[in-house]
Amino acid sequence: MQRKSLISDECPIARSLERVGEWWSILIMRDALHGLRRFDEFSRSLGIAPNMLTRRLNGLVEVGMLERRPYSQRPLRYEYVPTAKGEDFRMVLMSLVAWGNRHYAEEGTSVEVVERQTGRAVQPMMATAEGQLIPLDQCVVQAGPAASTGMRQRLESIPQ
Amino acid sequence: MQRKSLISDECPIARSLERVGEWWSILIMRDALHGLRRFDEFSRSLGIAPNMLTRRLNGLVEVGMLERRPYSQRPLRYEYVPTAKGEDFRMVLMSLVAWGNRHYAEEGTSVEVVERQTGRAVQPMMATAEGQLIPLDQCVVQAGPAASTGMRQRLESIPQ
DNA sequence: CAGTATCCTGTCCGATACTG
DNA sequence: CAGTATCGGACAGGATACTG
Repeated sequence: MQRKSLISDECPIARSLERVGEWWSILIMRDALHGLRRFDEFSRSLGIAPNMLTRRLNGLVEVGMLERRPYSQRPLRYEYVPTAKGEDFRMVLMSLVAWGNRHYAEEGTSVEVVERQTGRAVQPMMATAEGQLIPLDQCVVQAGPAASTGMRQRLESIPQ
Repeated sequence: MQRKSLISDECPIARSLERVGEWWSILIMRDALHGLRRFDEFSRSLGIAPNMLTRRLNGLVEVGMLERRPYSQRPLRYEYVPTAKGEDFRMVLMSLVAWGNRHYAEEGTSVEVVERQTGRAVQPMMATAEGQLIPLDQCVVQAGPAASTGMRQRLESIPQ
């Protein structure tokens, strides 16, 4: 992931992808958010080569998605737990699950996202802080105070 | 993306990533959903090498995210427009934007997602079909009717 | 303008072997 | 159990030149 193009600085999507853009990283986050903690747990769950697992785990720690926490001295052993930032990534994963469900349900396993207590189906939507739902097509990405002029023009030219 | 591991069949996230897991593909979808249509538009917006653009564009057409549509005969010219599946991917992108905003706002450009008419800030949340918001930590991924036993156990073991 | 054709590099990833 | 050390292959991605 050495794209380092101009857009990386400008676009929040590109910026995000730079950190978690790798396939395994996302899958590891999925498992971490499912409660997996230890090297061996990830290893078995994912069937990933150990060197890759080490690399991705370290990478996720570096970008602040996971925290490395000793759970045993002698021998020194670490477990990997999601940070607040990593925990917050759950929403992205949920969106991905929901999207995949809608479009790839036929093939193989079907899953659904539900409210734990009632079992009612839930799906990602946009909403205001007051809890009012806003249709997706009413939502636009807007340049914030710190946006550069270039980015501002980019955004304002969006028909959407 | 030749991972073809067992999980790919079982997990909706892995399945989704198999289609759109590449960096450029996601960025292209972002631009397509912003209204860009033509080769040249993508090319300029992304600064991507033309061969890569062709490759990714074809890939996205193949997996059904974009539709190739002739907009001129002689010479025969195509434009690329999001299919329903591609359009639906917008929610995932919005989640990614929102997440990136919350955690990478400080560096470089800051943007925000707002309701177009009122300018009120909006964010992705989980909700039922009736529009009732459900806190993320109350949401679980549940095996649907078609789920295999293995997957079912995986999911049920989630503490979450 | 909308690509195709080549060539090249980096690195993601897999497989396997080894260690305290 | 939790990694480290190597090796090799596939391919994403970059750069550049060329075409109807």
